[in-house]
Amino acid sequence: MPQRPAYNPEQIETKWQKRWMESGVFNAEFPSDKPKYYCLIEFPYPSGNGLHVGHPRSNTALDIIARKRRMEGYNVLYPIGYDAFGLPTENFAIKNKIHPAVVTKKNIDHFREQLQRLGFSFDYTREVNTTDPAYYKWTQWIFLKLLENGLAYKAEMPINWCTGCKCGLANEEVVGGVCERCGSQVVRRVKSQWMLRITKYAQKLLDGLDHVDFIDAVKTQQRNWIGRSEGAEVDFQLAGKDEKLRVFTTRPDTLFGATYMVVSPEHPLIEKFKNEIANYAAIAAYRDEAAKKSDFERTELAKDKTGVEIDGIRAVNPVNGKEIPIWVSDYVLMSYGTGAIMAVPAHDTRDWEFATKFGIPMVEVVAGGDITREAYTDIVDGVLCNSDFLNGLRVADAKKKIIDWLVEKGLGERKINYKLRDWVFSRQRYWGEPIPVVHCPHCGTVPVPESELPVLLPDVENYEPTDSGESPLAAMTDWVNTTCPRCGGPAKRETDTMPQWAGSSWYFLRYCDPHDDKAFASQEALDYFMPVDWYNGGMEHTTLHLLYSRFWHLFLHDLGLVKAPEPYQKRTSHGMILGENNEKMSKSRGNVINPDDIVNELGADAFRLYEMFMGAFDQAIPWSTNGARGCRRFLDRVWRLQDMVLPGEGYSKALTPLMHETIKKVGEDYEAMKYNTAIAAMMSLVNEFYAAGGCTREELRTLILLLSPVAPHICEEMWEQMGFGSGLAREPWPAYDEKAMKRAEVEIGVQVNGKVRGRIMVSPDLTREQAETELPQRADVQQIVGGKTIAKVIFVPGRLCNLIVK
RNA sequence: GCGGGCGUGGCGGAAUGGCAGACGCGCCAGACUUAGGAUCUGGUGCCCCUGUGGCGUAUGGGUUCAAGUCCCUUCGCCCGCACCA
Repeated sequence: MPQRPAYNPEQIETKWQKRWMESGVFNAEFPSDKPKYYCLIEFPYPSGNGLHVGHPRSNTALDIIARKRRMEGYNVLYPIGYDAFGLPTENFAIKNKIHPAVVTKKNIDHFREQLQRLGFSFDYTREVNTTDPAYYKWTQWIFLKLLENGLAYKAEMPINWCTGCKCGLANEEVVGGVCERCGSQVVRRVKSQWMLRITKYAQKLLDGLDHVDFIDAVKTQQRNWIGRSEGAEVDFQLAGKDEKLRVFTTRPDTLFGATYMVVSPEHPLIEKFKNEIANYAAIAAYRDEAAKKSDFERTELAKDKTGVEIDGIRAVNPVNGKEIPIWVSDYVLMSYGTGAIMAVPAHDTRDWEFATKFGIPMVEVVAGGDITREAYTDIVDGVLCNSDFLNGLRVADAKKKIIDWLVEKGLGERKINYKLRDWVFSRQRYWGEPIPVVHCPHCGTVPVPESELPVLLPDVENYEPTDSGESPLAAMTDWVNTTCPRCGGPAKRETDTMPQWAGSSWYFLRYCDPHDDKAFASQEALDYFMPVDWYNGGMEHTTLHLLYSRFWHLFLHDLGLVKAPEPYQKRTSHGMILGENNEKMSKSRGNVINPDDIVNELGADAFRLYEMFMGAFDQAIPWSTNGARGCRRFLDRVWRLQDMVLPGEGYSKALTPLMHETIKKVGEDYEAMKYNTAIAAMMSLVNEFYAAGGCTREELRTLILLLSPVAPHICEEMWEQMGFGSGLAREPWPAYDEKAMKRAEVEIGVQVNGKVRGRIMVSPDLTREQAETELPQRADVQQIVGGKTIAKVIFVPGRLCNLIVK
């Protein structure tokens, strides 16, 4: 017999990658009569560090699904692209004086090469790149649609301002209140910015979650992020003035307990009554201090509450006419509700702490707690007291009654509030999509006509943000000075660019028809491929990217441009891969694993196999190169089975039940993303083959099919060498037969009073009734019980029996 | 702080309320071998008085014939927090 060469992944993998690429076997067909299946992974940001071992985790997981679906007869769309605008590339460009486009191209080429070495079944003919003008033309086009529909507007918003660099900073560049680069103090500075009215879609974003198959953690986090709360807006008259202060409250039932009010330091009331506020200087100083803190720091419950009472203005509680003080404190945010609250210290934890610190009186209006010790916030059991016409009512009923009363008296209205805030869409940066509008002194803000899209990002000398806080584009006078599309007079281009989120908010639509130059994608392609059937990505994208892209899709749906309201039918998440020391992988920690090194040592198949085997898919797992070597050993064992083929047709008698069980388990586990147990089942099967001295041809054939989605190269090669056919990409997925899984006897555990005392063999068909009468009679059972009287038998078919004895 | 999640051998992990530790790593022993950091076979939660023994799933309590799994408590770790992606 000629000696078969040892398993050589390098050779095999190159061979099959080339063959797949040349045959285009993984390219999605369009048009097609087949049912479609759209698998999507979050497209990577092509960082200069190259591929991270985290990318292949998600990619392999959905590659398994994509490959399995092809074997099941679907026309699969599994695309790849690059989300290439963004800060790191821009900063690299600034530092090294290289154009970001050049850096981006280099990084993408490197990423593509690394991805191709891993044998993912991507359709590379549909690759997208958010920085390609042919792509961002449509990002700009969607922005214009948002603008046209009143969903884009300009507003004064605070940005992080570095007092040293004299430029705006991303939150990430602010570390502990100072600039990451120069260490100078960072303050909040107000600037006019483009905003997207995502809040208008808050309810739709909430409702849509009821109709999609997202893992619960994602749904819950999205719901909490949107943060719907029902309550009321109530007007408090300012004492002796013709002016009202409006607050939002979720607890209007506690209105009788409102003993003071709090406005946020930025509240317009302060400037308006500047001259009547005796301690204006102190309040202004407090406001300046607050400007140094983030909302996050300001609302921390654990921190010591700070605040200043406004001396000179008081409010009147509308329900009882009592005059109450107004305070300024940074725990009230201008961005939520009305920027002012009524404080009910007896029944709100933050108000309680504040009132306790400053000695403000409390009035208990919901009985049931001890307000001398802590705020009583129970809204289920509480009953109203000290509240005139609300006394004796339960909280829910009181809420309803007081709102009706307020509405009737014209003092307030029912109101639903969302924590969700509008999306700050401007960046004062170079490396992003130019916002396609022109500012004309006569016509105001004028959109660039569609025919002039894309507004190309011009080359500039210097990518650094300017001293004025403007984008580097502002220095490009040739580009900035233009003519107004409406009146033809001199005008200036918008110099802010879009955030990186823009390009990633619709890329899954472009994949459907990536080369279209008449539309972001053709109607036919969208109708056929959308929605995405299965989208996998990181948990860290749950609240921003996932919400932003759903928002854009819902909007395009409202315009009638996409059929379904929701873009993603199913969403799952993968866990992070940590370094071998169980810490997050990072250059500074020196624990980074480079996928290339692993592929060089063990091969792409072993690498893929290990990434799927290392642990539960949705959990964070530390890397272990030894673990990966174990996966390589498994593939070596599988390879050697080619020379261990036993005679016989079909499955051998002894292994028939196990073969069918394994087919069932592997298929079901892949679908449930329980890749680790699917692989464990195949390992067990191979162990059985070795124990039997080999396997039949048919048994090996089935194993290859089951393993092929995870380790496609070795499986293709074995498929060919064994003469099973030419290429297994569209070979039917193996079937199983429940009846064939049946065994003559099964072992069950025997418990005595709940403790395991032994094991016995029983028929798999033994019923509960039979067990109750027959089992106590058996000699082996009696021996386990040891002569005691059996009072009760609890039998769980196929599992165990529990004997209760006296 | 708020929101989401996690906690099981030396390590990664497995387990529809039903025999805890599948599978892999590591380690130990044996076989084969000129050789072994290759391969194959076996063993491997902890403890002891070595048994049909005891104890074991972060902590303390509860529900149940039965709890890693369900409920409550405490502790610890991870992710997100709106200009990183």
